[in-house]
Amino acid sequence: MKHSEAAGGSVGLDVLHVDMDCFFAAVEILDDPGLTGQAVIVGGTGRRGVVAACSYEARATGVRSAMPMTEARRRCPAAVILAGRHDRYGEVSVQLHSVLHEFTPLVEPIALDEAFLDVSGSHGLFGTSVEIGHAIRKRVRDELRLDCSVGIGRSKLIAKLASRAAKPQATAGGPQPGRGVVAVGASEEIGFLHPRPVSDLWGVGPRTAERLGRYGIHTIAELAALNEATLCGLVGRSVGAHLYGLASGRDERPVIPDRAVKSIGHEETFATDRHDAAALQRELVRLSDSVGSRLRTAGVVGRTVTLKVRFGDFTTITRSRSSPGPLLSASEIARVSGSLLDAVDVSPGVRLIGVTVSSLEPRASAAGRQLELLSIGAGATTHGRPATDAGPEAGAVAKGEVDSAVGAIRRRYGAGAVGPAAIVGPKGLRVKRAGDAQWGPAAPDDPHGHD
DNA sequence: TCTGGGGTCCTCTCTCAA
DNA sequence: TCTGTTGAGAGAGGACCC
Repeated sequence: MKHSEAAGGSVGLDVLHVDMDCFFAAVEILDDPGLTGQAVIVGGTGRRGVVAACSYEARATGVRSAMPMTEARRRCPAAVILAGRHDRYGEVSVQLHSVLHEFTPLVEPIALDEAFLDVSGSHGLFGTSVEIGHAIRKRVRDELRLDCSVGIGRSKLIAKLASRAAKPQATAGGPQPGRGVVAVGASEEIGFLHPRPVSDLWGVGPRTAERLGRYGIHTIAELAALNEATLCGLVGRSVGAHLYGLASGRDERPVIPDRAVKSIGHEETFATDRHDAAALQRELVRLSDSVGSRLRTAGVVGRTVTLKVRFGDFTTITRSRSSPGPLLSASEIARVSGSLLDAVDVSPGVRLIGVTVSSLEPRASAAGRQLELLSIGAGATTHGRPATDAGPEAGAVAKGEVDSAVGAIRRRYGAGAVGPAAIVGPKGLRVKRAGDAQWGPAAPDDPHGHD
């Protein structure tokens, strides 16, 4: 199929999707040029790890993202397998997004390596959308020394699929370069969209694809041929209406630059199943400590704590509790999640445990409200602070202040400098940091690992 | 001895109050 | 007073995205 680059100048063709090629693997190769041309796999190195990203050389052997690492090792025994460095990818991601922001303020980050751009206001300065796409690729290559692909369309769906079409291909004969920039004009959309599998549509995962397949629907054209009511009957009203619009080329979702975060959580899979409730409680303290720290950094507090437990047989349960007021400290999050865990029978063996806080609001307004409550309820404050006998809310605020102090010490002396006594191990504090064990527990000899 | 982590959104069920 | 209806909100689970 041929899609005209000139289409990038047509009216309304203003959504760009920028996607780095093999991002994590490419950063590893950038930092260690000796890996160039080799099959590189980044992911969880332990028995329960998965593939996060891989080079095109590894893809040629059938390795894919999200594949269990054991399977990836089987398919590509010669691969160089790396645990990944979340902090480093974050640094490069900041550079990438700063380049993108030079072309438009309307940048919607999707992941570390991916973003949508609305360039409707940028043509005067930078030219057509296709010219902007090429300019972004050049800037990224010059400044980051990495490659990206750019898709252009009237909507996010088309731009996303176009960037995929622009990517290099992994073939048995080695990586084949992609087109780099692909634009799909309005008149080409249906021809571009309809031959593709339904799983290319945003919102069709393995389950929905399998369900549609049972009714003989495999391509977007077959989906578009249904009437909307029939589709809603198959997959539900909301999803059905959404998919029907997408299959007909309708996708009104705008590019949203500042999306508010709605929940913050951490979960971790253990290298071996845990049966000991006390040990799981200690893990909860560690995860809660990390969640509390991230909430503070984000300047928000939450009201709802959700505990997630996955058992050895992969069955997963969640238990949540909402408190009437904001949870201001990590110890409160640990207390609530711990009480939720008390009601769960962990004897079958727990594979994964997680803590998430939701119903978020800005910290300043929540703390302000809490102090107002205190001054009404307890009648006394000292220099705007609660008096020491002001009741349980005062305790919550005091714990919030302890968390602030902990945050300041960690910024100065490192994450392991201070923390709850419950998470002290033989090697010091076992502080959970964002990105730790991101793709599963590390192998026992991995320096990033812990257990 | 297959199956991560961090999220968002949707649906269903239950409870409670009007 | 009792029963049925309705809507909101919370909780739980599932599907999906990267």
